[in-house]
Amino acid sequence: MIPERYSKLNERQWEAVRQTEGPLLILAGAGSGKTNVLTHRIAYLIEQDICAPYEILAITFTNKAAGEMKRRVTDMVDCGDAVWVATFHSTCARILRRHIGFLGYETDFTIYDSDDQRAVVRHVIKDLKLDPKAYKERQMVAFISDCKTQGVTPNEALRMAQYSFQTAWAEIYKAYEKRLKENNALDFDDLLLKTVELFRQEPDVLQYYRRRFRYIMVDEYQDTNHVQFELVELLAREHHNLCVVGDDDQSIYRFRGADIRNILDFEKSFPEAKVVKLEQNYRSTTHILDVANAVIKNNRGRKEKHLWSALGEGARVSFRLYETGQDEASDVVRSVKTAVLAGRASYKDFAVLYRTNAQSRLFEERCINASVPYALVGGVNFYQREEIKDILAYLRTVQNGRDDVSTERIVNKPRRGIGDTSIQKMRAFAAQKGISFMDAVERAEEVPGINTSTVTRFKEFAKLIKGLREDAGVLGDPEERLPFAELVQTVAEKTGYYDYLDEFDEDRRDQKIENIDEFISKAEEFENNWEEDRTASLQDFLEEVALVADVDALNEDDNKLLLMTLHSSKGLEFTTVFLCGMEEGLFPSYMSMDEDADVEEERRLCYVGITRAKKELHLSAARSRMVNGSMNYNDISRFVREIPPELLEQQGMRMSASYGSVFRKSAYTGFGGNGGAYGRPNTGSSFGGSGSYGGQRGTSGAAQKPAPKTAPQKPAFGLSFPVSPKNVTLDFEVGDRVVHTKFGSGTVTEITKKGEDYKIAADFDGFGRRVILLSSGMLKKET
DNA sequence: ACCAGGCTTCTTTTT
DNA sequence: GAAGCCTGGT
Repeated sequence: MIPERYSKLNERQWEAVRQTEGPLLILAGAGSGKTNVLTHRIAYLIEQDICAPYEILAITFTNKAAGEMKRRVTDMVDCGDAVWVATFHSTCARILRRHIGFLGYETDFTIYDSDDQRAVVRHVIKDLKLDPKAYKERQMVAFISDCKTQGVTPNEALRMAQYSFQTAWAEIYKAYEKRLKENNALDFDDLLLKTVELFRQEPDVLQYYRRRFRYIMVDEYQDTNHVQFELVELLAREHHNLCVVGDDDQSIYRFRGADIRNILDFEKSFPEAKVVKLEQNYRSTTHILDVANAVIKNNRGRKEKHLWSALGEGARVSFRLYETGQDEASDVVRSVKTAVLAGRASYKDFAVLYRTNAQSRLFEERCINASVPYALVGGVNFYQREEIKDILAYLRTVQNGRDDVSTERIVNKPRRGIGDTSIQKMRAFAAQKGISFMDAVERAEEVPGINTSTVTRFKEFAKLIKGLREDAGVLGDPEERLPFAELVQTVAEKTGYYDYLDEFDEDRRDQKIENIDEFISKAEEFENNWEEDRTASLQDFLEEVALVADVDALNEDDNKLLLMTLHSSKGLEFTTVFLCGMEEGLFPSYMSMDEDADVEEERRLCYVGITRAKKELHLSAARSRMVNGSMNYNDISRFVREIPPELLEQQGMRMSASYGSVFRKSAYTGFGGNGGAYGRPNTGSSFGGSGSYGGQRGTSGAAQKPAPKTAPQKPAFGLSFPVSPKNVTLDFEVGDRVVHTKFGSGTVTEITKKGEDYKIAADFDGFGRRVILLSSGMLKKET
């Protein structure tokens, strides 16, 4: 007996639901109802008594997706909440909380975010007496992450090292690992890696989870990395009931180690795999899909598909070119407001998507100015804000006394007269005794060369932490702990944090207090939503905080204009989408313009953005834009040019009249004439019209290749080589007459060095003072 | 121990 | 155009 609801599925969807046994790859195009298929499939497994709810594991990428799926399953079947629906990271955290003892960690391990990782790297570089200038924290963190996602251990990295700097990197990696272990901490990658390690090392544990998870489903499979593949493969090896859902065209996390081959080679990894393609799109109108297809077809190495929609042609996709980034922002906000005031739509129907978070500022400013309610999604994660991290550092120290990163963060914050020198001494003492920083603090009087008043201060601090441990139920009866909301409040009070905030100017102080208040209400919310049959512990709370991102909190009911990056928009849909900043150097990012594989990822990102739109899509670009404090003049994005002109409605060309001639000469050839804008994309600088803007790409001119990379199978070391100095030569000085491709002739008034580059200020006849980056290639000596 | 002021560097995207 | 780092002064 098949419930009625399944008859609403289309033929392919129904096939995917019914195919419960063995490996199954569902290639789900954008908007093809994959979440629907997954939830129905789970319901089907349960309703048809194929398995029990708790035998199903469904893995998603965001907590939001997990919550949504769980909700829908629960609505459909009884006991739906017994299905294990979670992200990779929280799945692993849950498993590790139970069994990590096998790997020599305590179960109250701390989860480090990228800030914490950087702090560890900073220490490690110092300990190894390496030059901090030569080893950038971010780069090292990225390197370590690359190694981990590819399963390269520190010793393997050491063995693979060919150059001395690579040896140093591997040493940093090794010391970093040691440090994390000492701190009883795991980073994001570790959550996955250690779980795989655990399964490899403890066959009984693996066996338990294999038996338990008889049916496994993985959403967004195109964004899984190698370790995630291993994890899933380990779990599914025995029963083979593995269903993965994904769209290779929407793989946008390569930079974070996602390996698109996981999905492309699924049939090789699981030879008996069945494949179902979902190609009917239920989201967008035909015009929007046509544009999406026109862009994505420029990528090579993708699975061919024919996305179609029965929703009619709909409105045409528009493209507008603005003079400046400000113009773009004001006009977008203005048109949203106009539509809302005219009663044609409400704010929540609109989303503004952009490539980089920095772009949000302009839109925020305009929204505030025009009193348009907006919600900024993502950006600086709430839990990464300074005051929140401080309070968290207290809580983490309370929970896990071995977490030195957290302890050192707060030992003198608010200031309690413990300076760097004392901290150094304490650290040395801890290292010598082989104990944690917190344990060392408790034995402050033993530290050599420390004065008595400092000892007292350390002791005071130790007492403070001890008191908080009791409040938190870490010491004493866990059932007696304060509610989390009160606990957070207590931390802020007892530590003197509120008083410390008074030192800030009023605006900032109020902002910080507001954030702490929000933290308190989040804590309360967590407590109220706790559903397990045991009481939540501080550890549970800290874990939630570590693994929950901002996007997850997105509330669809708020009637607000949404601002977010393209990455954050994945999985969402909006009636009207503004895709802004369609400029070479910005989108695709100049960081991604050197290699085909990188450009293809940007193109997929563009595809994701386009396919978010249900009814209307507006693309836009600005001719000039402030980036890093200086003006950039960017060409129109190649992605716009890949769209056949007849699919695009060009509106307005606002404020561009005076530059008409410049357009026709270069950037603008993509429209109208369209002389060979497609064909092979990504062939370096040959792209784009007449080429008079040839070398222009915001920062670097030519010859800026990283050290040799070996594609496609990149070893970890290939991923993050330092970039060689930019090839720019200064060939004029103050007072020289110069010609700018756009502003014409002028006189140089000032030259300032900017990293490897130079900022040239010049007075242009008719345009006045402008500052141009030498590397833009737009400035030449007048002949 | 702490702060102010100047310098540099940076910026892609995030679970 | 911000945030982090260093330096030198109190």
